[in-house]
Amino acid sequence: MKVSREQMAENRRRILDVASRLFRDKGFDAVSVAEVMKAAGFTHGGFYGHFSSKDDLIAQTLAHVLAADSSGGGDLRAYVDDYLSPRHRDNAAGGCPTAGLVADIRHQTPAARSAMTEGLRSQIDHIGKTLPELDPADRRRTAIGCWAAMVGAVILARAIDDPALSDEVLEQTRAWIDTGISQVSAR
Amino acid sequence: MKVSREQMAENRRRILDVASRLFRDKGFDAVSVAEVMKAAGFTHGGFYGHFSSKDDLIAQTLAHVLAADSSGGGDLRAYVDDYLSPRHRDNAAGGCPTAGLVADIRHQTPAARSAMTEGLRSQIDHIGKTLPELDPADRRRTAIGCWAAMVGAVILARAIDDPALSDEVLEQTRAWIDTGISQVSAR
DNA sequence: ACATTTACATGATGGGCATCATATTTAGAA
DNA sequence: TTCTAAATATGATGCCCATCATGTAAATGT
Repeated sequence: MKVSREQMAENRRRILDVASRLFRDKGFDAVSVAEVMKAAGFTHGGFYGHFSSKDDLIAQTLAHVLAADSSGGGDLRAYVDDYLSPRHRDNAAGGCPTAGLVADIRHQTPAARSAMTEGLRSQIDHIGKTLPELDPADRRRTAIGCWAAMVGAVILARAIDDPALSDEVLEQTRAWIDTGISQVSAR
Repeated sequence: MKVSREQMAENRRRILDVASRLFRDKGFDAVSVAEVMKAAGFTHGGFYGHFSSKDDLIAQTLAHVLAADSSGGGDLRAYVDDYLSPRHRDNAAGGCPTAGLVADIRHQTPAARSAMTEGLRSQIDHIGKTLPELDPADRRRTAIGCWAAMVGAVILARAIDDPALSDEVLEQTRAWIDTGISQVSAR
């Protein structure tokens, strides 16, 4: 049954939303096209009316979710605290798409890599803007170093099956970033 | 044809070596059992004589490769430089198994998670030992923060399809770690 | 109101892959 | 040397999945 233009647009949005959650939760490979469609409330048949392939879905989902990822207000410390919280670690499906999906990007199509690259570029720029008190070189270094440590810590914490060590990775990374920022700022 | 005990042990080692390279290069899902066996010089049939399942292979490969990963001498700065080099970024198959495989561990069996956890625990301890001049709290924080930033930076750099930005992530993370270590040491 | 287009459903199709069954050959024990 | 058990090879089996073919009904334009 055909649906209205706006219905179709909304359906497409729902598919992308659902796909982004499933992909973050289970990884690209472990999620089937049929599973995405079912979770969005459809059967698998309509899929190729919206996307030309699963790879296309992956690329478009990345563009969709990375565009939506606003990454907090202007307070870097609050953002870091939230990012390195057990709550974020335990909420991959609803958490940062970079932390959940970057590592898999290496094995994806050029379109997917390109979407992720642009997402990372703007994320780094965004973090840089939250450090107006630093001179440009310090700002850039801090933004990139911070971001690498944040993403790395969440990925490590999610891999570790010992809760104490996992918590410690988050906590110590937070402390490490904190001293890094403070000391540069105080110079 | 049956082979000698030692032959079999060597064959098993070769399978694990080859599997570790393939997994690091292409990810667990993208590598088939038959592909591993073929790369090791066998057909797929003998596989279940060595391992009870593909999941078992994954767990044993992790234990194997993480035990072998010695991670350099006592000079942390040299290790960081090497780790954050374009050469290491471009050599996933022969590079650090953590950088190549941690993110996927989340979706693997408990045995695999456990092997990775022990690998990470000893890696963090090892890095800590390269910082004897620091007091224990600083040492722990530095080891974990450093390691998170190193792993995160390599994962990010491998995902980014713009060579300039990818190089910059490595370079700036190296600088960020360097200032972090220097400033703590100089206190 | 009617014709046409189209969004989604149902139901193939074909390929890849993990795993199993069986055969073969040879190491190791007796 | 002979017998047995084990290591690997060859060849199924069955499942899951991406993609395609076709049907159906409703929306849009005339």
